[in-house]
Amino acid sequence: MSTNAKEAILAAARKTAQAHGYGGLSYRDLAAEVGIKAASIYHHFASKADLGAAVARRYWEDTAAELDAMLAEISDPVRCLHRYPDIFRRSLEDGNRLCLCSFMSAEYADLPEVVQREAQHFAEVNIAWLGKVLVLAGMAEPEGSEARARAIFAAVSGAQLYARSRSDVSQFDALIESYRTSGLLPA
Amino acid sequence: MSTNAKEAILAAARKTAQAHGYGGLSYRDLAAEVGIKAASIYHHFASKADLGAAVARRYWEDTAAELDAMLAEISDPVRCLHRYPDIFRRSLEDGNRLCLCSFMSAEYADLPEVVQREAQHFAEVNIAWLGKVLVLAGMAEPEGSEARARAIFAAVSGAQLYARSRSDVSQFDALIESYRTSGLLPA
DNA sequence: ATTTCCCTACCTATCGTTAGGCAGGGTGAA
DNA sequence: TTCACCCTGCCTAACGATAGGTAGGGAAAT
Repeated sequence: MSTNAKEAILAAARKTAQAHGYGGLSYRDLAAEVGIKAASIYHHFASKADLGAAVARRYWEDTAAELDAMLAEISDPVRCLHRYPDIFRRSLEDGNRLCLCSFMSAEYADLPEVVQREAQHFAEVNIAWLGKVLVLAGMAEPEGSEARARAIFAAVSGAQLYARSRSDVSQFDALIESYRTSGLLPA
Repeated sequence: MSTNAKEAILAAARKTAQAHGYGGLSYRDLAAEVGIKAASIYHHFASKADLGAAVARRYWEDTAAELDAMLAEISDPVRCLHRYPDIFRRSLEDGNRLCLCSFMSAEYADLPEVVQREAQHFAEVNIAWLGKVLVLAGMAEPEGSEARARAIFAAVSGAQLYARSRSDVSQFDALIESYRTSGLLPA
């Protein structure tokens, strides 16, 4: 655990934050999970704000890489759009967890600025990717693609939030299906 | 403040919870806002869980009354649907606050059961009303109206969450407009 | 006389954070 | 080769602040 302690902290903090938010992050619990003492975390992160920002940054970095990999693997943009909600679905399957960005959007008023910025960047990454893929799929003109991408991102976030409050992944699936029926997402 | 202390606590707690969540509710802060001492709150609410549940219950009761009043006043169901997002918009205008139910959905894992139930009921009230109005507007068959209502509720919640993370009500307006363009909401 | 409403004073638990130290490895000078 | 020095990574112990909650009493209203 020595050289990987920092990574272990980041991973544990991400999982906790997706279930209990930034406010739910506790140095003592986090340290216990990693196998060190609370004070030792300060060797890797200068403050809770720094830790939170690092977790959020890593979160959107990983998501950006995942989205790019998906587009590279599945060349068909329509199929990419079809698979997009799976990213949110996976969080629900993994212990009924929420998107970190959604949780931090709720906690927004109590977040240090550095954390706010990184959380916002997750949304920007998603919207930029969706906008690009929408144009590739011929489903939007370049001018209107970002607005449409934002709508999809917000709606999928809302679906995840609702499904979490029911502890029921099938509610998420049903909502995504409704989005397709109504025309927000490609059928 | 004597006879109205309970109501004053409920009102203050609601405002705080919409900005900082159930976890952000503090007996000391709440009492200071109302003009009494923290321990005195226990005369009105047996525990924080009880207070949270009472706040959430009052929240959906008020919303249910507001929705019914809207439908009674504006007989046209299509215009009702058009005005529905305004309820969420108003929270954002009032100090960038979130729907209590959305905040509690994020906090779901850390909520006492009584609070969970009341928070869920808010969604049920909204979905039932939307389903009814969708049928009245001829926009859905009775069988599929609830699924469509849920989709609208989740999407509008997501739009509010996104707009909050940007502290920008116009982002909410733009998202609602996108929902109309894409067909999720009536144009 | 009893209930209502609020008080002071205090409890225990947990929070992020700090001070200071200890063991081990790497490095440069003698 | 050996010794002094510093960095890394972690530790123990404690800090002040804040959390929800409790015990018991005072004063006013019924």
